[in-house]
Amino acid sequence: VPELPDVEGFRRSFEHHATGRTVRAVRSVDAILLRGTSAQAIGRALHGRTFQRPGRHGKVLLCPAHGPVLALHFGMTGSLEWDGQPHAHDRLVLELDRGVVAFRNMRRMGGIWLARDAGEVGRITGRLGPDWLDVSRRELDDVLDRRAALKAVLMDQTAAAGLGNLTADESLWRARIDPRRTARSLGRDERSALYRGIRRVLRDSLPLGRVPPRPTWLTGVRDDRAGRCPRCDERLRRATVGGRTTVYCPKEQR
DNA sequence: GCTCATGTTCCCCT
DNA sequence: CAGGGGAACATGAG
Repeated sequence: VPELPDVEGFRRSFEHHATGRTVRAVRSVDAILLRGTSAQAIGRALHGRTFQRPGRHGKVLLCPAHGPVLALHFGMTGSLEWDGQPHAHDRLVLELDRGVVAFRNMRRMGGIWLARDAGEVGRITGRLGPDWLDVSRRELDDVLDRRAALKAVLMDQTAAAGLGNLTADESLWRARIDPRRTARSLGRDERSALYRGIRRVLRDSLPLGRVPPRPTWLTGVRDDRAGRCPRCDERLRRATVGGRTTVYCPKEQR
C-alpha cells in the first residue's frame, strides 16, 4: 500500500523501534529485490552498526547507520513488520540488539539498496524529483509544465516524488479536476486548487500512515464498481490514465 | 481459467 | 525529444 503517507508511517515506526539499535544479524535476504548489492555486502556493512534516524524521499525509506545507508522501496505490497515472527514473505530481516525488523513484501516488487555513505545515496534517489511535501506552490507550476495527462504527471516520480495511484486520484477529486486533462492546460486557480488538494490529502493521511478509506473520501468508495461520489452522489467513472486504473467523478471533475 | 492489484521500467510507436 | 500503450516483473485474491 506504499505511497508517501504509508512510507512515512514506516519511517516513523523504524525511527521508533530501530534508532539507536545495533544490528546483530542480517538474514532472509531476497536476491531478487537486491539492487546493485548482495546479501554478503549488506551483512558486512550493517553488522555491528547502529541505526540513526531514518529519512524518506518520495516512496524510498532511507536508514543510515553511521556510514552505510540502507534504502528500501516497498513496491505495491511491501511493509515493515516488528512482530519477530518469521513469515514466508520476509525479504530482509534485521535482528537488532532489541527487537527484529522484517521487510515483508509479497509481490517482490520494489527494491533493497545499500549506499556506502550518505554521499552515495544520490545514486539511489538521484532520479527522483523533490518530495511532494517539499514542493511549493510555485514549484508546482514547473511540475505541470508538460503536455502529458495530468494524472500521469502527478505520478511521475522524476517530476516530484511520493504520489501514487490513490493519492493522485484523491487529490484530483478534491480539486475537482479531470485526471485526463493535459497538465499544462490548468489555469491558475485550478493549479491552486490542485495544490491545496494534494497538501490536504497528504496532511490528513500522514498521521495515519495511509490514505484513510473513509466513506467521505474517494478512497473509501473507489473499490466499489458501482461507487458514487461522496460529495454529489454521481456514479463514479473508471478509466485508464497513465497506465493505471483511475476513478473520478464525471460531474464534478472537469 | 480469468481479471485485477496502492509500483517501476523498458520497448515500440506516433 | 515527448508522450501513450503495452508488457514484464512476481504473487496473490476473488
